[in-house]
Amino acid sequence: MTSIDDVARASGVSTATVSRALRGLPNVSPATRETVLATAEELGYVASSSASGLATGRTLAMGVVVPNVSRWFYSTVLEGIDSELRRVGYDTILFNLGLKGEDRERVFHRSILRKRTDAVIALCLDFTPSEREQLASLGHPTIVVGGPVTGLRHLGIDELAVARTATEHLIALGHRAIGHLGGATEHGLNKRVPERRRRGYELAMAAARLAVRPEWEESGEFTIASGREVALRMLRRTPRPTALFAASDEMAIGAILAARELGIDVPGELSVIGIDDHPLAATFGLTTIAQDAFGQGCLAARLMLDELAGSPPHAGSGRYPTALIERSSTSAR
Amino acid sequence: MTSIDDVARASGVSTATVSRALRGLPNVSPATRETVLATAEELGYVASSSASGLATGRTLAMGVVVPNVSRWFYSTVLEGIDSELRRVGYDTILFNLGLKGEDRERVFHRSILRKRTDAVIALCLDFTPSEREQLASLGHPTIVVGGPVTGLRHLGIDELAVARTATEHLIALGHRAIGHLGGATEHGLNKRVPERRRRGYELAMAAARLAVRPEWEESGEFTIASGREVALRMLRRTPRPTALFAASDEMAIGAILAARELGIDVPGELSVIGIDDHPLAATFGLTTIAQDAFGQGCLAARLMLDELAGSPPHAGSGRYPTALIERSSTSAR
DNA sequence: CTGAAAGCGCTAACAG
DNA sequence: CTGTTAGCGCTTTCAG
Repeated sequence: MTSIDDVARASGVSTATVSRALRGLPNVSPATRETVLATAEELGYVASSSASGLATGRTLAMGVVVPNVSRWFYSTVLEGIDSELRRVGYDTILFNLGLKGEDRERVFHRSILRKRTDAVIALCLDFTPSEREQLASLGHPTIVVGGPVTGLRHLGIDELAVARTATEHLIALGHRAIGHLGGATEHGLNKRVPERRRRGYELAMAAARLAVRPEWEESGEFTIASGREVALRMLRRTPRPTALFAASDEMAIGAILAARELGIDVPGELSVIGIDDHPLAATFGLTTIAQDAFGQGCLAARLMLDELAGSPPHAGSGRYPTALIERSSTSAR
Repeated sequence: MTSIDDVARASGVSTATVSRALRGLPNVSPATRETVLATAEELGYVASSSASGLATGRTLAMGVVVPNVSRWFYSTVLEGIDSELRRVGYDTILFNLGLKGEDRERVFHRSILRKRTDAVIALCLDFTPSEREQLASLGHPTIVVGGPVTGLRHLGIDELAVARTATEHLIALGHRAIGHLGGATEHGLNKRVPERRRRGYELAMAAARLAVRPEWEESGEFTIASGREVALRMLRRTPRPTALFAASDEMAIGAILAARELGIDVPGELSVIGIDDHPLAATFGLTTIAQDAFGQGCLAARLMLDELAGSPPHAGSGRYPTALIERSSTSAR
């Protein structure tokens, strides 16, 4: 492998100059810089990240902790993060905890702390106190994207408000019998997200003096399959709600599928609203509250990068905007 | 940050001994090892990956190049890779090219070559000659998971055989009017996968002396939305096929949705078969040829790891097994 | 504007 | 079994 010395020798300057020239630092004459750049290119030289990492104390890598990478939200945030990092030459180191969470200890105790990353972004996880502490004591910038986590800075949408807006939309359409398809607590994910969405629903219902019927509240996983299953159960009961607020688009799509199977017309007999604006939402004509997962990833990365660059840490938690998108799954009662 | 010297000093031995003890190397007395382990733990010591990387020439990180992380196949293979790597303390460095491919140059020219990884796994990509060359000249183990790529070792299912099996299954059920929902060439993905699946279909049809009607062959993206759209178009034509082989489960699910919308009974009036065994396949009762993406990821990682450990490179390309799973979307004609 | 030299923290012979 | 001693390849003062 060609090293900085090779480049120095080949271009007739010192390694210090090569280093400066290649990194675009000042105090290098244009001529010299050009020569160095050219020979580096010619020799196919690439700096060793280990060596420069050792010398600078910077790894130029960001750790991203995810519960999994197969759900829309996580994969999309991850793509946002990576695109932002890539742009400035930072690498993304993935720490996939796995839904089962078996790898958690390994991740928290060894790898992240392996001083491999300059900062860490965690997606919507539910940390144990010890994990939280480990993260906090890492000594480098950290942020959680998604649900709020006690003791850690976070960035995300206003879960409560979003759920409320969704429910209020149904109410405004004249619905009074409104059910909720909520998220159950899944291991390793953030409990607070489904909780707050449910709470937002309840608040909106209470504010409109509408009864929340226990048999119209169901919990499942944030997936199409689970949404369908749970909706099937709820929609078979009599009386059934005329509208459904699902805690995620995937669940909402599941509900639409369930309704179709039961011969219930959407939105004629049942209005459905979700949260996310999942790529499939349009296909199903789903009305939803859109959240920009990719953008949230970009922003989180940006924040970490700025902080690493010396900006004072943005205190407190960031709120990311959302938008109601009306499609054909909701209609006036 | 506490360094190896701190641990050495605190436990009253040399740094060399600490290094040996911590890495589980021989030639350390049990007593010494225990002391060192204890003080390291107490001090919260974690070796600097930059330093050890520089000293050993090993980064303990694997590069994974993906076109995106939102499609089932990629995210699942990625999870497989990460789980295998995590187990042995290797890190996953993600290189997301982005569907648009704008980041490609950056990735290929800078980051991967940034000597940050010990090996590279690329998922089903379509490389330019120059990229292929860069990969090959990296000097470290490389493998492609998914479609075959000229000049690079690869691991994946037998695309041709799978497509053939799927088509033959429909033929065996008595279908003669069989359409194909194929994948179009999407930028940055591997062209050869949809091509081979189509070819397998054509071969199976030819072998059964069945006509392949151009109006029963459509191409789209490997997504539910696209599958639905394309199927809608095909199924509206008269005469329409009695069975459909879709190049992926997502397309197949799209076709099922399209059929439902058109009031065409599946499998009564239309049989549908896909490839993948996507998590949603069961929900839609989709008959499919299952491929184990997670397992392919694990295997690819294992191969790279073995090679890094000194095993002679497994020559040639690996074939991963598949299995026909019959559900309720196909029936005899 | 450029070069010399001292590390960054760890590993790997080589002695002992 | 353990310690000493060179580096690994780069960055960064500090001189010049």
